[in-house]
Amino acid sequence: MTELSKRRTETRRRLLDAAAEVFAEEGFGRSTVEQVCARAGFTRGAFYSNFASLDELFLAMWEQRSHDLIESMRTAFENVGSAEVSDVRSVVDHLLPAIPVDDVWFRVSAEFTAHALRNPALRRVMTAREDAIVEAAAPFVEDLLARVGRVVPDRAALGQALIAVHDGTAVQCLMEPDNPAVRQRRADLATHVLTAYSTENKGRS
Amino acid sequence: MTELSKRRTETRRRLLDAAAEVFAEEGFGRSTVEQVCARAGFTRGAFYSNFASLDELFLAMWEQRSHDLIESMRTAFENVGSAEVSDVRSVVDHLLPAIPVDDVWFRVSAEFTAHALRNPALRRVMTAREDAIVEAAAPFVEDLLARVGRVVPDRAALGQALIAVHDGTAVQCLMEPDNPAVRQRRADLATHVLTAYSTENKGRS
DNA sequence: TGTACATCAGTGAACGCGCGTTCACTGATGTAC
DNA sequence: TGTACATCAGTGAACGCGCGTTCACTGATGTAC
Repeated sequence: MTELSKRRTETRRRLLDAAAEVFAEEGFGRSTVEQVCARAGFTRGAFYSNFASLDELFLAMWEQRSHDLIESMRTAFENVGSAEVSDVRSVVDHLLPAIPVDDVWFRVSAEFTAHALRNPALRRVMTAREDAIVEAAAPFVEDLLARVGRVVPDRAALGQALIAVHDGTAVQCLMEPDNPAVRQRRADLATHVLTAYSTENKGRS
Repeated sequence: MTELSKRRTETRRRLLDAAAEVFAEEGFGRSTVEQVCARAGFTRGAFYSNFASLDELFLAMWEQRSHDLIESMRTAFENVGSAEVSDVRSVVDHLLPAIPVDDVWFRVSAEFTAHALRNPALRRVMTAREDAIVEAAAPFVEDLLARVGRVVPDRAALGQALIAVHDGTAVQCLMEPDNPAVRQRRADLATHVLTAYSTENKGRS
């Protein structure tokens, strides 16, 4: 990993940001090098001086956003760490708002998912990120559950279940943004899952 | 809805089938009219004689496949209707195999989802289809649950939860097709959700 | 600090390809008697 | 059933645009003394 100059780093950042916007608006497949460069305020030459292809830019952008998202989630979780919780439902009510359901990001990641399903190397990148999310979130989830007297016997199983529930319900929320029942059911489902994947700790009520 | 000639219907069908293949391989955005026509064995003129744009073809193809999928699911459910079930777990074991987790279709629908998130009209099409799936599947699910002495108090809530779980876990299964634990956890989660969204019917054990 | 030079990073013009879109055409299908 | 004509459905050539990709260039940044 060679050191990049400040100028170059900044150029890459602007291209990555422009890519996220353009991909969200047009879709990755319909986006062109020209559009991304125009949005970032560069000529096409700048792009080829920094990336070999749109595919490479897409991956770099996705990895950076994923990383940022995990970090912002972690700090949001740290902030609810001291909250008072009385039952599993209140645990969910504290955790859920820390997980952003973002329209732009969701479009980008839905397409990245489809893209990854066509590319084994990207599949590994995606599953690795899923593991990273579980590792980052698990301590907070388990801590809050412990404070309502529950323990998680199988972290991996709960992690996979929560990610599935998040992914599945996030689409629903974005498809019907004005339907409060959909959001409500998202929280209900999360509560049921947290309950089902933890057991009462008889030792310390 | 004007009557189409046999020849025309057949041409449309071949174009729709070719589109599904090409979109799955290349991604919708990177697919061209030329590729779809070549795959179907037509010249580009044939395409414009049948569709106004790739977008229109995408929607037509998605609707046809969705419809076929719901029908095949319905008949698969009818075939398990007479099966013996002892508990919720066995209900899941009978129902899950009737729901195909298909690589090609999933790529297409992931992209359609991303596409729909950019287009309000398509969002309505997607939610309508979700409702149709719930309406088609609910009677079978509720019947099987009834036979293990359980009733579903809120059909809509269970439907939304099951679809979220299906969508969320299907990606996971396709991302790691060789990991049996992932498939196993999909069934576990479905079992937990069916249990949580139904209650014991004390009247008839 | 200032100057001279080297390297780096992005510019913008140029080239060519692939594709979208149109349309006059021809062969296939349908209809009337 | 056969013939003559009308309509339909797909062909394939043509046009032009937009974009990917390259590359000689210039202005910006870094370095040595």
